[in-house]
Amino acid sequence: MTSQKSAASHGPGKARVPRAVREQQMLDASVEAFAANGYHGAGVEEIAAIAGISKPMIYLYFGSKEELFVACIRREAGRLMDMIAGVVRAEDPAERQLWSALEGFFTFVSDHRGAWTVLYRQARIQGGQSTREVDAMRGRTIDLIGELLARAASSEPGPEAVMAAHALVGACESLADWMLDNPDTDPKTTAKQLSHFAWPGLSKLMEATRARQRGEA
Amino acid sequence: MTSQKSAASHGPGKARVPRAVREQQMLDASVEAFAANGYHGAGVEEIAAIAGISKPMIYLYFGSKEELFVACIRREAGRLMDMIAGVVRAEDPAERQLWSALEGFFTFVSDHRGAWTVLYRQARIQGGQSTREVDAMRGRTIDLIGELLARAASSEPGPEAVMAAHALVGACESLADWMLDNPDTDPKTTAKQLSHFAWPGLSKLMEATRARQRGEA
Amino acid sequence: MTSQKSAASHGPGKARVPRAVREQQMLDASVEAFAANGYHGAGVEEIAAIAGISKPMIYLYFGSKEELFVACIRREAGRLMDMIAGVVRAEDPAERQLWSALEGFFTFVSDHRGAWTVLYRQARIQGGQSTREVDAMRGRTIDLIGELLARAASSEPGPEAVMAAHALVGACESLADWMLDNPDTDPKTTAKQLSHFAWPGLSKLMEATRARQRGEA
Amino acid sequence: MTSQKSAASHGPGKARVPRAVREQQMLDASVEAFAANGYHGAGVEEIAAIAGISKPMIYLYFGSKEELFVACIRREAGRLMDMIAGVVRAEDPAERQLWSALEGFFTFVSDHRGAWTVLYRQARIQGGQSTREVDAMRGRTIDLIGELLARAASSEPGPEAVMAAHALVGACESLADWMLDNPDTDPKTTAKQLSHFAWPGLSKLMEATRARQRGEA
DNA sequence: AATGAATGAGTATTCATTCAT
DNA sequence: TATGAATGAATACTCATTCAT
Repeated sequence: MTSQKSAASHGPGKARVPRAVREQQMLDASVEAFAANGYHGAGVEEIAAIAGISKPMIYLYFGSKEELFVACIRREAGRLMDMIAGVVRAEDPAERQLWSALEGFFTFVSDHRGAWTVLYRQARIQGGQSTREVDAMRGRTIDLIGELLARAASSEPGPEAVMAAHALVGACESLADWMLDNPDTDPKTTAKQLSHFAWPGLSKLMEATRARQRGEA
Repeated sequence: MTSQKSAASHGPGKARVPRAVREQQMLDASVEAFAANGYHGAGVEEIAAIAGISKPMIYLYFGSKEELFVACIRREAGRLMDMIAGVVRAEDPAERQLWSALEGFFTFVSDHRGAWTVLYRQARIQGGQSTREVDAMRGRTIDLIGELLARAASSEPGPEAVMAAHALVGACESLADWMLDNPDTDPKTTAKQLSHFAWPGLSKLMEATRARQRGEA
Repeated sequence: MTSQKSAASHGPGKARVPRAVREQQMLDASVEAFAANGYHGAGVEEIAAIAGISKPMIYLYFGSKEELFVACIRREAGRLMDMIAGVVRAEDPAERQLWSALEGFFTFVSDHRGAWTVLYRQARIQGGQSTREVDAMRGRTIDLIGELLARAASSEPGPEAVMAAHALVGACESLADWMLDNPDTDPKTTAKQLSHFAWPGLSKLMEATRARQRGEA
Repeated sequence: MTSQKSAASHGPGKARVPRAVREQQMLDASVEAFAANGYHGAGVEEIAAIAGISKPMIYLYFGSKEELFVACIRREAGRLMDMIAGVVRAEDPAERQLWSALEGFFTFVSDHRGAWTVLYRQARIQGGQSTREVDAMRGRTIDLIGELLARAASSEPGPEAVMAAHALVGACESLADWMLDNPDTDPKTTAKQLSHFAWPGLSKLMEATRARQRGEA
């Protein structure tokens, strides 16, 4: 019932924080609550309490629970993308870029212990805008990886690359869960191990593709 | 008249169906509703309507909505296990068994268009008994695959095998989603493609494990 | 908090009343509450309390507050129509029918002290289905009166008749309010007085219409 | 610099408009919003937005939503009264004054397309001060008309005159609605038609009253 | 075995209203 | 004078769950 986060400089009264800041506080609280209890399990009131404000503000700022959820997804998805973009070097060879991306992904998951994974799992089922948004992002990621694979093999993206991309992304997601259950796992190690596991198959796949394309030409 | 089987002799009650049958009808209805609308989205009333019965029966048979959900998960999980068990031959070499299992899995998902995948995604987030149950099953599957991998490599299961198993299962799940979005995909083909992709890496991994174990011995 | 109307034959527990009966109880309670506090002023919870039941039943039976309101309007409008229909004799001359209708109207308002007048005023502003419904009924009434006027004057309905009908209906509504403020007023007397007031003008109007129509012919 | 009128010398505040003007702006906005959406349908925020100011100003100037509503009613009622007063000539015979008043009323309604009618209907149900105020005004109007009727008949106001006044006012209100639905209707014509319709009955009524009073004397 | 009737306990959402600046 | 930030209090609506028959 009492606010939990009111700045320490004054009583528990209203805090008068500028809009942009409050927005982030609310998103922080939302991610926490959604991650802990799920979309349905987390009540708007609860979220407000965590943020140290009152319910109406949430509606004032975000309009509805679902829009709030979508805003969470967007922010976290953006952060993930930023993290990856910050690690991948365009001048690296495609293969190298791929492993960098993996590393970025696992690092992100590791740093944001659970929040994103859970939000992500939630969002993929929820239906509505959040699902569309997350599915779109996942789709783009898969396409991107498919292209990297193709480039790594100096070939055009074919059905094998698409399938491999799906498989690789699924493997990442599963290992992310695993990392969360084994907190002392190192993201970089995980990325390297996955690459050891995936690379031989990928390169063989690519080789075949290349051969086939040569044959067709 | 006093016979136990006189079924038409009383009140306005409906069909007087034996317990086992009713139970299956209810589970069918539940799977349909949960798959379509999610755990929260599917109402008990709706499920009862689909099953052609009244709400109290559901509580009489299953006690609560969550127990009903768990029962769904159990039945479908059992069916998946049966499907796989029916395909894997114990006398086959471990490697072969692995691909057979994949084939069984994809065939199941393909035959039960979405229902299980969705239930499964639902259950993994839901929290409570359903989550425990599904996670347990998933864990056992991963262990099993780890063992198969190890046996295929004539080695003891090590950390690489565990990680590989996680990756492989994740890849399967992701490809299952993909299959559902591309309904004309053949399960057997998908299984074979995944094996082409995964095998080189696995065999290399196993080789390394073997080498290391030889060294340790 | 405790039910007010539970039958006296047993405790305050659930009453197990058949659907049709409950429906009427709910409508009774609604009319009472809406009449006393207006559409917005009356809460669904309050209505439920008056009816001696719980909120969800109202939604189970009527779907929404507005539909409940519409159902009230419909029932009361129907009753008014029945009352009038029960008083007007088709074999009477048109003029006589008109005064009978007035009498029926005032009697209804007097018997249903306020409820209908208030509901009616509410409904005409509320917007949405209730407004449409009441406006439609009012429109039909005005048309009907226009026809009676015309028939009483052995003429075709012309613009004067339409206007006169509107004026007459407005006069009725206003006098209904007045009756409600002066409870010892006799409905029949009011009807007769109104007829005394309105008839001379009407007959003159009709005469003119007749003359004009003769001229046109 | 210390002058009271330096209006451009401070902070980010907006327009610095004198009180009287602001008040009218707010009332304009309120009438618009209340007429369009009803008392409950119109939000204070919305009104502030239409007026181009912020919510707290409204509270600063009017204290509460209801007081704002009452202020609207008062202003519009005053305008109506002014309109009528501007048309009625005290030196005219009572009968003539009556028709002038009608003309003034219909002209007002026609010029203020709907706003007042709607406000008026709203106010009569709302309950509270606004209802009291509008009812009082309506009562005064009816009394006035009753007196005019009596004077026109050279008699003391009796119960028939009261009733006739109520009927006449109701007829006016109803025709006002009708005019609003038929925007090309001429107010003066409407007034004249109503007078044609009402006068014969009124004069007869008055005659009877006169006769009775003579008899009593 | 089966159900129509009923509800307790929530949940998202809105709105008039007020501080602090 | 004027407002951005904030909230208390209410309200419509839903859903899993249980009696009474």
